[in-house]
Amino acid sequence: MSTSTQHQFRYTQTPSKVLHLRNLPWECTDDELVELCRPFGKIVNTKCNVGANRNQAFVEFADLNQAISMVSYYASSSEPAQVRGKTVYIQYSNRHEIVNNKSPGDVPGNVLLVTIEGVEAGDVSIDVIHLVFSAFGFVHKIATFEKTAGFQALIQYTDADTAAAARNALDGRSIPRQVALLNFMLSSSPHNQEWDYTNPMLPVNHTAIDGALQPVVGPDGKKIEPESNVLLASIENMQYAVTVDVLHTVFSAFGTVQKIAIFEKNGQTQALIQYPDVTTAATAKEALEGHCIYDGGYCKLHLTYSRHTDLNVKAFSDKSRDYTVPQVPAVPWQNPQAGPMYPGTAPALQGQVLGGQMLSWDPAQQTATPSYVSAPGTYPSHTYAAPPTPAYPTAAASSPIAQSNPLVHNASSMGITQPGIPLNVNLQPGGASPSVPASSPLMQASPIAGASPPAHQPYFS
DNA sequence: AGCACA
Repeated sequence: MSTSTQHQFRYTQTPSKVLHLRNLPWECTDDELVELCRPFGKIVNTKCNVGANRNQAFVEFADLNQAISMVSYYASSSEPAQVRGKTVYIQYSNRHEIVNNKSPGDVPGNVLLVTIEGVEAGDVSIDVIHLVFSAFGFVHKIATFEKTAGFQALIQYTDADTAAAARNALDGRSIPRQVALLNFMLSSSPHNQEWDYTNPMLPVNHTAIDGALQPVVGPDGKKIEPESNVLLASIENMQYAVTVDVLHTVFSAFGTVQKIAIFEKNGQTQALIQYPDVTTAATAKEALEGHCIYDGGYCKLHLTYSRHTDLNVKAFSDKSRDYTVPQVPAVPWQNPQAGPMYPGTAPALQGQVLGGQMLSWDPAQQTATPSYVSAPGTYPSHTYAAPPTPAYPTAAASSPIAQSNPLVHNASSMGITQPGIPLNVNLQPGGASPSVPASSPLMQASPIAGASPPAHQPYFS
């Protein structure tokens, strides 16, 4: 009847800790928001300069009652809420939390917006992005999308420093479009056949392996050196960062990786990769020998058998990883004996998919199929989210946290990049930059929502 | 003057 829609609208607002403020002065600051709202309660988050005119804002109180008190106060006050003399209209937001870069666990500038030129959606898989960007630190989430600007991705790190390091190293550079090993493993890895890595009866030979390899095994199959379950990898032309996680990703395609150690010898980076058995090691060795992790001849692997059979390494450092450390006995499906990396038909776990997922990506053959073979339906098609982990310091190198915190093992056992990876700016070759394949997509990385972080946030105490 | 990332 005479009831206006506006009237109804106003009274159908359900209370929320988050308040929506409008008619703010142009580019209102956080301080002004806080000055206005603070008398009513503790402010845990703000988002200002919202809307086309940048004159709206959100304020989130710690407690619902605090938000209610503010709305109630100005609903009955003769003096309207004001900022710089302008009347500010306050309502409950229709959301219950502010999702911006300041929410707990996030910091300004920890998310990069990456524009990858010269590709279409699907040409670059999330796995490749994950692999490349994990070299700089723990990647929490990835989202890809196609906009007018082209193929873009959001990559969320733990902190702004990590994001900045990745940006500095990668901005304007080419993503290693063809991660050679991923291509190769797609065609040769037993993953394609849903292999059971706990099965000791793995075949050693791969007919798919062609002459590109530099076999250490003669055509008659005669061994030239004693076999071992531990491989020694020498990495030539390491223009891109090779971290424990990168190695783990690559070598896990052939079986459970038990331990990894990275070290320097004669100025060259080497790594030891331990498998549970000789057969798996032989499979990986044959498949990977002479191949490059990145296209363009970067990070070429040369593999021999190590004299070691059981590495003694720190369970969690920037140069080593022990994936066999018994942990999380509470997780029933996780049987360390059976290979914690591959729980098989275990419940849907995002991390589990990583090993198999990347194998479905084949840029060389332009199949660009984003399907994730190993665990259909368990992986959002265009997002990546790291498993829950506690907040980590960026330098967890010598931290014993891996042994004590079951969550850490969850992450490692699922093959997801682990936190605590040191920043590595070596991704950018110094001096003469290597020529990049013409088809390689260029990346433009920029910080998201953190370009101009608030100078001070004392009110978020 | 009326609800947000790409």
